[in-house]
Amino acid sequence: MSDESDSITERLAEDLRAGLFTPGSWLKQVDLQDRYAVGRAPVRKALEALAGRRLIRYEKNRGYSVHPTDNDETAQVLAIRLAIETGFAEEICAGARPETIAELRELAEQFARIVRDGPFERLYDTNLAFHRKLLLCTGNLHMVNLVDDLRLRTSPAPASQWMDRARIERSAQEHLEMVLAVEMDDSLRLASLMRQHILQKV
Amino acid sequence: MSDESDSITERLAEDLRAGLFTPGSWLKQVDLQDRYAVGRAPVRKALEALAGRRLIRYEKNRGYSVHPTDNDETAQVLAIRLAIETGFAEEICAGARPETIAELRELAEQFARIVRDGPFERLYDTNLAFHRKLLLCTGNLHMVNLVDDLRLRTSPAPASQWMDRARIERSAQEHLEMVLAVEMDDSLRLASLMRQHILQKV
DNA sequence: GGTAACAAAATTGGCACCAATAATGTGCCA
DNA sequence: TGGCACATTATTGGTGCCAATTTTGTTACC
Repeated sequence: MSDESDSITERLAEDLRAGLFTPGSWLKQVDLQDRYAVGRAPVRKALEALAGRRLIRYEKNRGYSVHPTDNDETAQVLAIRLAIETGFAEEICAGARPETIAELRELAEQFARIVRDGPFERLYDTNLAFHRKLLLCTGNLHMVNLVDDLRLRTSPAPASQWMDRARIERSAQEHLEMVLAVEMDDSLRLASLMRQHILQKV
Repeated sequence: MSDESDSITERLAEDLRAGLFTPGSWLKQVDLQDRYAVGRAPVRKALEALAGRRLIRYEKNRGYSVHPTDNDETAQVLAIRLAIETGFAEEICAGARPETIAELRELAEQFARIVRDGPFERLYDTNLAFHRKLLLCTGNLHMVNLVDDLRLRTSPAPASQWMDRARIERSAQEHLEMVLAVEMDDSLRLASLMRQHILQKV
């Protein structure tokens, strides 16, 4: 039997992101071992790993809990993302090769297509893929992984963000403009676009 | 008996920072349970937490290992720190109250004193305290904690950084200049100082 | 001597149980 | 009824043991 704790960690993180757990509630180990059909040891390992990544909270002798939807906290994490992503705008432009730009444009257009005719459950994934590839232009994989974690900390309830159709369409438009900025090597414009793109979700 | 796994995590992290483990080596659970005089479960918990924070590496069925001294990796993590810290320069200046500036100056002077007449083992701590307080002016505790972790990822061998006396003295000087920049609300100068302060350690 | 196959040891992963702590319920009394 | 002490339950923390996997050592063979 292969190591199951890692897959459990991923599944739990994904369920956290999807907002399947009510904010502030306790992640009881027996519930999780029941839900994912594993033993308690893998559950504990997954919880500790996610706590280390600050995706969940931990209190001694009380357990692990889902972050409550704290506007102040999400604003702070968003500020971190803002500093990192805009701070790397220059490196993105410097490291973007033509074929990467083409792939970015394809992802941006794919996102726009999904905004038009669905399937809407793919919106989050393609959006994530676009931003990952954009940041990957820097070649800094550690930064990309870190931003991924920060994103998981800011969007515990994606529904509220993606509900508004006008915002989604504006996001799609901004994606395309970002590609243009990268193509023209205009890092200041890219940073500006990223800024408003990140902050619009508050 | 109170929960010992947390203290173990801290102790292990501190020993990691101090460079007590040779880079690339395996952190065998029996060795650690022997070293810290605890059971294997707390050790496992600490390892998993540190792996979640990316302070150590994990491989399935092989265990946890110390990061090898990879110049490329440390450069990437340093780039992240640079983006974050300089990105918050404005908020630092905006959020610094007079008494906080006084405390910052005191810490900077304390650092300079230690540079002159020791005890040199306190250099790292006071340097850390200065930078923590500086970043804390933003009120963004999540950012401060994150930068702390990033710092742990960049300086696995502090000796090599602090050996050079000329550099240490320049650091002390830069600390004082940073306080001045904050006092004058000159966020651009502060960002510039932070930039060279961080990059000088490469 | 070098290499491959095999055996032995070392190491991690997981499970079942018990201890310690926190949460909950219950009865008593004013 | 409301609150407090106490017992009960629920939940987490830790230990010992065993299984699975990897690593190391050994022997046979060329």
